Amino acid sequence: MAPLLLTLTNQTLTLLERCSDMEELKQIHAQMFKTGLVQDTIPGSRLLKFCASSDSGNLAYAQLVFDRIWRPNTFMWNTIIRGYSNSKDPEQALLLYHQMLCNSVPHNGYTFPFLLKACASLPSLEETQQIHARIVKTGFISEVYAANSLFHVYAKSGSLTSARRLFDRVPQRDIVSWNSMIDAYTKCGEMEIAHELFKQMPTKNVISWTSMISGSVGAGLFKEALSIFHKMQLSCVKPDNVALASMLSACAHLGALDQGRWVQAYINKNGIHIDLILGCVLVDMFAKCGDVEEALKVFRNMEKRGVAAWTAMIAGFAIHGRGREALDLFVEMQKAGIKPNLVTFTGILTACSYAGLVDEGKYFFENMERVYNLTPSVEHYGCMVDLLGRAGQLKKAEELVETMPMNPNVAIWGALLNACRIHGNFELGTRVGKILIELDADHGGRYIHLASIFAAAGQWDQAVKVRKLMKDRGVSKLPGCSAISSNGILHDFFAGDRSHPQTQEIYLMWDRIAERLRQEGYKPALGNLLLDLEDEEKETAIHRHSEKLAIAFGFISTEPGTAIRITKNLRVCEDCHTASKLISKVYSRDIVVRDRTRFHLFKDGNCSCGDYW
DNA sequence: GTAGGGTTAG
Repeated sequence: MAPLLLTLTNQTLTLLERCSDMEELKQIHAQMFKTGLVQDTIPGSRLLKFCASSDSGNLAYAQLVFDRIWRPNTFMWNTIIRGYSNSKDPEQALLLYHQMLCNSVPHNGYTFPFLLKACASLPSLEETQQIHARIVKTGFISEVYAANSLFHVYAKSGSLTSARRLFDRVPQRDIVSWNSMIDAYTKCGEMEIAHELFKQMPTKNVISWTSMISGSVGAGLFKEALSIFHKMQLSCVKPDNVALASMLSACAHLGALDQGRWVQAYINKNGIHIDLILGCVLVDMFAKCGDVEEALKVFRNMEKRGVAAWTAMIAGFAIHGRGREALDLFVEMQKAGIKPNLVTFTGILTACSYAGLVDEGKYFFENMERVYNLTPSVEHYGCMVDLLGRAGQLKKAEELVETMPMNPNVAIWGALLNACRIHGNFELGTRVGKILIELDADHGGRYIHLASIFAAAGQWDQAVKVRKLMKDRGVSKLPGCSAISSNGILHDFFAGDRSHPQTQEIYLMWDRIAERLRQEGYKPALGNLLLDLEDEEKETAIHRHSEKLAIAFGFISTEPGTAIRITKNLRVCEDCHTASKLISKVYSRDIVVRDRTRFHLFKDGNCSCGDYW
C-alpha cells in the first residue's frame, strides 16, 4: 500500500475509534466516500460495527451502509446480524442469515451466537432446531460459544430436555455452559436439579451464585435465597449489582428490613453504582419492609428512574394506605415524561382502593384505555371490585364482575368476598364463598371463610357442613406465620408454636400483656373462627395466634420505645387487630404489621388502615 | 460472540 493511503487509512481508523455519536460518524462516512476508503475492508467494517452495535449507533443507517458494500465478508454479515439480534426486530437477523446462505458466504464461530441470540428473543424453536442442525453439520458444535448459545435458547424456549441432552454430549463445557443449565432449571422451578448441578460444577462465579439466588426467589424460597447469598460471601465471591438486586428482592418478600439495610450499607461502602434496576429494587425493598421514608429517599436520590421505579414507589405508598401521595407521584411521573404501564395502574388503583379514594379510582380506571391506550386486564378489574366492594358499593362491584370482558378468577371472587366480610353481606357472601370453594377447592382458607360467614349468621349446621366438606376433601389450611427480626435473625412463629428456645418467656410475656389489656377493657373477639371448640379453648387458641406470639417476642427482644415490626403471611384477624391497637396505646409502642396485602401501623390505639382491610 | 437482576390486584 502506498504510504499516503496507509496514513489516510490509519487516520480514519483512529477517527472511527474515537467516534462518539452518529453526527460525527456521518462526517467520517462522507470523508470515506470521497477517499474511496468506504470499500476498504477494515475501515468499512469498523464503520458498520459502530452503526450496528454501539450504544449510540443507528441500525437503519447500518443497513444502508451494508447494502452499499460490494460482497460483504463474513465479519460484516455477522455485524449486521448482531445488530438485528439486539434490536426490536430480531426476525430480520434470521432473514439476513438466509441471505448470507444464499450468497454462499462462509460462517465462522461468531455467526451462531448472534443468530441464536435472535432466536432466544423470538423465541422460535423451529429456527433454533434448523440452526442446531447446521452447527452440527459445519462442526461448530465443538466450539463452546456456539454450544452455549444453543443451551441458552433451548432453555429459554422451555426445551429443557434438548438443552440437557446437548449439555451431556458436547465435547467442551465451560462455566457459562453450567450457568446456563442451572439458570434453565431454576426458571422451570426444578430447584433440586439446579442444586445438584451447582454442587457438581468445577468452579462457580458470581453469576452461578446469582442464578441460584434468583431461582430461589422465583420458587418462593426466600430464606433459602438469603442463605445462598451468605454462602456466596463465605466463598469470597464478591456480589455485584445483579446479585445484590436478587438478594434485595428476597428481603422485600420476607420483609427482612435488617438484611435489606445491610445490603444498602454494602452498596454504599463498596461504591457500587445504583443503576436503574438496583435503585428500583431498593425502593421496593424499603417500601415492602415498612420504611417508606427511606424508600422515598432512595427514589429521590436515583440519577435515572425507569417506569418500574416510579411504579414501585407508587405501589409502596399504596400498601401503606398513603393514597394521596401515590397519586401525587403519578402526576409527577407524567410530568417527568415517563409513560405509565399496566403495572403502574394496578399500583394506582390499589392506592385508591386502600385509601378509599373511590371517585379517583373510577376516574383512572376509565381513563386507562381512552387516555393511556392501555387495556385493563383482570388485575385491574380485581382492583376495581376491591375498591367498590370496600366502599360498600357491593351491588356495583357485583355488576362489574358480571359485565367484565373476561372470566372472573379467584382473585376477583376473593375481593368480592372480602367486601362481604367487611360489610356483613350474608347473602352475597355465601353465594361467592360457594363459588370459591369450587374454583379454589384446594385452598383451605376458602372453606374457613365460608364457614365463618355461616357461623356469623348463626347458621351453625351450614358452617359445620362446610368444615366437614373441607375435611372430606382432605384440604388443609395454610398455617398462619408471623416473622419478626431480632439481631439480624428472622424468627418465625406459627399459631400455638412452642418451638422457639424462649417459648416459656414468650408465653409468660403474652399472659402479662393480655392481663393488662383485660384491665383496659379488652375482650377477645372469639367470633366464629373455631366452631368446634368450647369458648375457653377458643380464647386460648386466639391468644396463641402467631402474631401475638411475635408481639410478645418483640417485647422481650427489642428496646422499649422502638417499633415492633412483624411480617405475616395471612391477613390480620379481627382480634389481633383490636389487640394490637390497644397494645400500641397502653404500652406506647408502635407496631408495624405487614400482612398478606398491606401494612398496618398501630399507633396510639389506632391503625393506619382505618380499620378498613 | 455465550450465562445471572426490577414494578402487578384478592
